Amino acid sequence: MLTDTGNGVFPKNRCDRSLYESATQMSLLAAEPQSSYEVDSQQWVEVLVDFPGTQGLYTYSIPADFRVNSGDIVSIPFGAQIIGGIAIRLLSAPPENLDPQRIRGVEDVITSGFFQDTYWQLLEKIANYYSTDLISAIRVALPPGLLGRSQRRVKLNTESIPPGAETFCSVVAGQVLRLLQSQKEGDYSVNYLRNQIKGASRGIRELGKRGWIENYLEPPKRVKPKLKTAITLVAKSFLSDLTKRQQEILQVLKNRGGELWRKELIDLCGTTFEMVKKLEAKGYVVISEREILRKEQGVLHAADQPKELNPAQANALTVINAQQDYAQILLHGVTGSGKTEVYLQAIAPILKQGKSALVLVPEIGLTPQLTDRFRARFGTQVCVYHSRLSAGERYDTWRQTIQGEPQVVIGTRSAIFAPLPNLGLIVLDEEHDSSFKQDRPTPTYHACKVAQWRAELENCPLILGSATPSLESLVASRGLGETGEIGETGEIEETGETGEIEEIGETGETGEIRVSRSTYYLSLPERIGDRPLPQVSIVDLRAELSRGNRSIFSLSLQKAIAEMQSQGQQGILFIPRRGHSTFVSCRSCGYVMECPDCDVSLSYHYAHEGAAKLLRCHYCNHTRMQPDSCPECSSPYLKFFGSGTQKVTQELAKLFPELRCIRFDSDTTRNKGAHRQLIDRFIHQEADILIGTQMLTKGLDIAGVTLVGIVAADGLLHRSDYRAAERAFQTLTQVAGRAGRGDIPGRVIVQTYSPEHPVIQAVKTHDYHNFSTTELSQRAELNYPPYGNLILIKLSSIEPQEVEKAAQTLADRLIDTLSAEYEILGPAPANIMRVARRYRWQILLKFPPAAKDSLPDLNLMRSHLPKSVSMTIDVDPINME
DNA sequence: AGCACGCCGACT
DNA sequence: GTCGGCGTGCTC
Repeated sequence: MLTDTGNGVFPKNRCDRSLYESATQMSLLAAEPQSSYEVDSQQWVEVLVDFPGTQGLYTYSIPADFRVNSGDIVSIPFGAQIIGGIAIRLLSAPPENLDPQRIRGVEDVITSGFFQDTYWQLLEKIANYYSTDLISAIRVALPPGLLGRSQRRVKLNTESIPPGAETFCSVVAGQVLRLLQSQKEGDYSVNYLRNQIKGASRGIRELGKRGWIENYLEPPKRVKPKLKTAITLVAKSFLSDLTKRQQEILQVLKNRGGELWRKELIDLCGTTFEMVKKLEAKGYVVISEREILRKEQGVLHAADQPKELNPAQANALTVINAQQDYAQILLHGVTGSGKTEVYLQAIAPILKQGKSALVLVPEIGLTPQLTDRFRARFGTQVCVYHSRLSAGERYDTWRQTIQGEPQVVIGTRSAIFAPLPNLGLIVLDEEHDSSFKQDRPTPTYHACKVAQWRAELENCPLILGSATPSLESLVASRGLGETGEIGETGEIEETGETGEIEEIGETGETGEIRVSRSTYYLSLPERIGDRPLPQVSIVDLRAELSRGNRSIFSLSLQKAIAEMQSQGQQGILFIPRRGHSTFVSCRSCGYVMECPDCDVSLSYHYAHEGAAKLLRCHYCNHTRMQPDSCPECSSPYLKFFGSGTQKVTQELAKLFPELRCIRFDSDTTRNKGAHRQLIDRFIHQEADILIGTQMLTKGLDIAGVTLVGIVAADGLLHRSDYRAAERAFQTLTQVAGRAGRGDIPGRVIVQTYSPEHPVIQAVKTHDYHNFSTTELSQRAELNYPPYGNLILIKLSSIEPQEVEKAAQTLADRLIDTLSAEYEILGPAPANIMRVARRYRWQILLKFPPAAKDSLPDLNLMRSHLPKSVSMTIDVDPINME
């Protein structure tokens, strides 16, 4: 834990006594009887060093004459130079494994209170929960290059240089000398000299030895933001206490969106700053200093006014606005129900209170419409943060968020770390989306979980918004019984009050988890403007096959496309996945090969040409041969599923040569801005149909779309993953929700080999409630999340036998160490066993939520693995590959 | 990044 | 025998 240094209480311990004694001895020797007997117990500080080649925590001592607090930016000696670092935590004793002689002192405090304490608490929580070290947590949170580095400089010692000095020294030294003499102060950075002269280092060393130059370090630059004055309109109406001239100025300001730079306003109106000051005195404008940063400037939008809310939206807003403290609010609104408008109106009062809001979205590139709406409403108070920003933009945006100004930060997963000092609200839009989970470098955090912690630490409300809430969030906001039964859908339900004790998780022998929290479930069951949800029809592809239609488009889909075309409307075709098939299904009866021990479908493993066709369970490593015919109906038409966007586009062109298509997948949208460009073309009716993958599910709001076709839903239904059904329902519902957002009602055609599948049925009837209830009871039965926790341990190595052996050893060890409440599944080879020339195995741990705290540090297991095998721990995995 | 320490080829 | 090349490794 971080130590609170703000209370001024410094408990003494044994270590301090020895310090105290040596301090007394020193003072006796120095004959300074007045020296203080109080010894600060926290004389050491762990500093985060982020240096090319090294990132880590280093311990420094704190000189007596100043204070260091956690979160300060300090300058410290590191090797031969002075660098910037962040004080992470104070220590009352130096680490035992470190020779005290080696500890150096902090040089200076550069910026005090740069980070809030809660920020570090959050990072520690993440490191702890996701089984990583603090440095890894810090690394995901802070933009690279945040910390300054000192520059080594040299200066001529003019007096000690003899006449004709150059003749005494080497050629390079002479060159350096001459270059320095050309500068009026005789002063350059070593870097500059090195860039100018080849081998300058040697010359500099030589000159130093002769005493002709002096080496010194320029400390890291203090953060000195460039400031610019902004004039902001704050009055709603112009009263009669204004002169005609003053009214004109205010009108100009209003027309320009309510805010202009001082110079812009003065130039535009031909007025003086005195006049502006007068307006400030009258309370019409506010003059503020703003830091100039290279931030992404969006297109300027016409100011947009709050829209009228329907009763459900208004109810939701009332509940949200009533929250002063931490609260978790699940906003469950069907597609097109106007969640964004609720967010906008919830944020407005937050900004008025001088606080900031954080809005997280799955992928910023896919939702230009959302950022546009925020910009239109809040203007320059909106800033966008995501990983596609250049390093400079990213750094500046990050720095901007640390200023106290009220603002709205919209960003992807990593924006949850925006260091807003005065956070009033966090919104996670499309909360169910799996891109909120990081699975590549550790910590494998989920932005939703981090957002919860952050909201708790900052004591502000958190809104989770979705048309298809994740089962975790549903359960968290509504509570759950043993069977996973949840209450009837109501407009507003409050499931807890602040401070109230509520039961979460399974009750019974395993013990209860009691959490005190305030949670709300808010529902927006209607689309805005009383628009109906699209009508969903299911097409049985088995029947198509027996009818002799071998095309990937059923007759009804073909008919619907033709109708759409003739009426000049637009459509979307959704193909679940590019690439290889992952499951095997019978084309005649729809039977899907499943694992007998786990409730998941078997994966088809492609080894190499001519190898035996194997089906394997991803979870428990159950393996069987691919049968020649369907075990259910003996049909020989067992098929590997998977059909790409290209194939569909080609087929479509054959059937409808006149139709203008846009392919929208990760191949065609790789370039920066490609998403927006393609969507813009579609919005401007430059194409009739958009053919794409998962990307189409994310927040696309195009009024002209009346038809949505799902070419093959099966690719989503039978993934070898316990979440397959949940994800399939979410994806299909989201895609279906793209239809009928304008005045013309929409229709959806879902093609599938499994029309009776519960997911398909739920999508057809828009029945989230029933679906989630059934799905939850299945999860409960098998102890899958949200009823059980998962940790995925991934091992990989170049050597196939090494990993396999290591995985087995590790599993044996886990069996010995862990108590019986932890289920150990595997080891099993990863679904795609060899990736980037590495062989991958994994072990899955499954355990009741209550056991998370007693889980031993899995990182200790690393010491039992050979060096060639690397291990990563994915806590709460979502992507099981 | 810098500066050590360290182990192989051209010189006083 | 020493000076100096720049190849790895550490910096509290």
